[in-house]
Amino acid sequence: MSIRDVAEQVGVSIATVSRAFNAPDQVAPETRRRVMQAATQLGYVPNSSAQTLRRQFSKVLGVVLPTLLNPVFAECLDGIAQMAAANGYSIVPMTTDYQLAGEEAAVNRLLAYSVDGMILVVSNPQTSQELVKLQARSLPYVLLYNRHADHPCVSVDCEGAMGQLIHRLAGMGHSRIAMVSGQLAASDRSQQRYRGYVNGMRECGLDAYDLVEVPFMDAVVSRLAQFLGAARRPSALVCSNDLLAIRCLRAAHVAGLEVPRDLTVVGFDGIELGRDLTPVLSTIAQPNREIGRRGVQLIVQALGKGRTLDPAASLTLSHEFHEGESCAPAAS
Amino acid sequence: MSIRDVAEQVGVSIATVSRAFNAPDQVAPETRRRVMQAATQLGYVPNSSAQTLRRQFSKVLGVVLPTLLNPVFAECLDGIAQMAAANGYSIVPMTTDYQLAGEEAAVNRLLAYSVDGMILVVSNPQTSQELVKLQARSLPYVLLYNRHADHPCVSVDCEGAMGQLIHRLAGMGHSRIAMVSGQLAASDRSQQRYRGYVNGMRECGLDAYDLVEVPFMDAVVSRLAQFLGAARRPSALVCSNDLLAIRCLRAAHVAGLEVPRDLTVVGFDGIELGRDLTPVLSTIAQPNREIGRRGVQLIVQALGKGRTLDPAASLTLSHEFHEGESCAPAAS
DNA sequence: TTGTAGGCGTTATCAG
DNA sequence: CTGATAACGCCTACAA
Repeated sequence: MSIRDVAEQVGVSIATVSRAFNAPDQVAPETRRRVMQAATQLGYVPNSSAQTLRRQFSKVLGVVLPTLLNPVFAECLDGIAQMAAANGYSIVPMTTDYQLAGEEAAVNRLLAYSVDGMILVVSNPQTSQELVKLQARSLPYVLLYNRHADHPCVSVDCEGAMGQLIHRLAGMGHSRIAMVSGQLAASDRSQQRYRGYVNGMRECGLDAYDLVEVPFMDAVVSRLAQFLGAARRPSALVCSNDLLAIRCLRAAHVAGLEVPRDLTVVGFDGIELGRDLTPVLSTIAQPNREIGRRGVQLIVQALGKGRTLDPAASLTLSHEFHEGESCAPAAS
Repeated sequence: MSIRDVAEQVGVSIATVSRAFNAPDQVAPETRRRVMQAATQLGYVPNSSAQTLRRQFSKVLGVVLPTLLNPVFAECLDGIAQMAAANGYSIVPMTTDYQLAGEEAAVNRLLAYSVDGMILVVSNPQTSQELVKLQARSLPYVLLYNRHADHPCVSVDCEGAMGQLIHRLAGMGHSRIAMVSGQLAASDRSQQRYRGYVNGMRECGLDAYDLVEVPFMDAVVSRLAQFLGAARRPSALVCSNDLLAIRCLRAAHVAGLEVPRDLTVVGFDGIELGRDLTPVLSTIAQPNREIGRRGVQLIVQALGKGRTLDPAASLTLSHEFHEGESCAPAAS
């Protein structure tokens, strides 16, 4: 059922039907009524492929995320969806599973869909070919969580945040502080957080541990429990994300340690679930929904001006340390 | 950059460019090479709006889910994405936030996108107007998690599962077993699980508690802690989902109870995170990814046959009780 | 207020 | 093996 069917049913031209939808005030009230009724009755919905083809925009924003299995991104997407809806945009989320090939596939597909703009979390803004592709087409885009001087980004200063955290822990008497992360190569955030850790440790005059890199989430608990059982085990663990921190909590238990008495654990992200765990997860909380919202806002603004987004429009939102219960002064 | 630009660049007709993409063997190897090179160079990607308009299918499946903040659905979506990709389909997920209005909006938008089929989790299959709409258009669809004789569904027998659970708990000496759920009206699954609870209690000769309905996730811990502090508190809590069960764990702690010594807590869903909590969450695990995969499989089959899906094609997958650590015999 | 018609980017048919 | 062209559903000048 296309616009034709509605037109025939009402006995009017297709132009009138189109107008009834797009410029209701240009059509006689009675005609409009009959058109709308027929449309409802037939279950007519304007075909957006045709619309997109004819207009030269789609009112759709593409969203590229690593995964939705990490609540950080699910929360962020929630914010994106909210703000997009509020501005009359639809979103099409795609997932890359932290793979470069996934990023390329997602971007290409979204380009084919003629999205009006794109919001993405990439692995490495510096080397991403996809971003070049977007620039070449002058398609407005914004990065979330990523930070890079050459691209418009919405993020928090995670390097600084991690540095502050080290200072705080040092202030609580911790000196044996280790850092746990996922695959470092898969995320510039982890790299920045690690830099923050290294710098923080240096500033505090402490010896940094080698990074504990746990590429696969399923083996992480046993791997960590083993680490925690070793000699000169750390008294505090900082994690590059909350999901990892939760596994550290478990690993500590498996290793016979009690948190926070025997081990302090701090995460990064501020996922909502962390607040309802026991112990409540200490974490550096990012405003995940707000990051999503602001990203959309920037894109919508750019779209309004018919412009692409300037890297100078980048936003650094503020993070917040959530004290939680997984964090305590070092035993003296 | 459209097919025209590529054609001009190569000095060939648009038909040839089209064929280079869709029927490579019908075009001379050398021509094909030049077309492909020009396409890459120009960054040409076939416009899928135009494709969808011309072909009468999109190779896209619409997915309608309540939320992605609950990992059950994120995991399920992961399965959907996998299987869809394996069959050459893209997916467009939309979220309803458990609202009927959201279901309508999502379905309408997906119809406008001319998706080839739809996979959905609805609030109430019995009364859903959206499903009627899909039937009227003979658009293949399948429900996930929902169970209803008149619709093709992929689900587990959650009523039965909950009944079995009650028997198991009763066998462990529990007699004061209460059930906690979210807003009952928002989900037929919860209703079925509650039925299973009521029946199970009756079969075991136990008095069912009034359902503890906690509509808003944020108030749930204090609400529950209060409940757990009351006289004749239950010795076991069964929850209509894992997210709720995790909050119950917290509420127990807040109320000064130790799980499982003072209180047994069992969830429903089997989200992956539950396995890494302390205590490990006991739960009735559903094969979430598999549910997603099988749903796609059914749709793809139907699409292959050019048919709509028969309710008789419904699948009941098996659930599995995960013992966990949040579960223990009743104190004697 | 309403109708006519061209064209958005593709694919597929039909000739050559 | 390649080219010309109609049609997919819609919107929007331009006419009436």
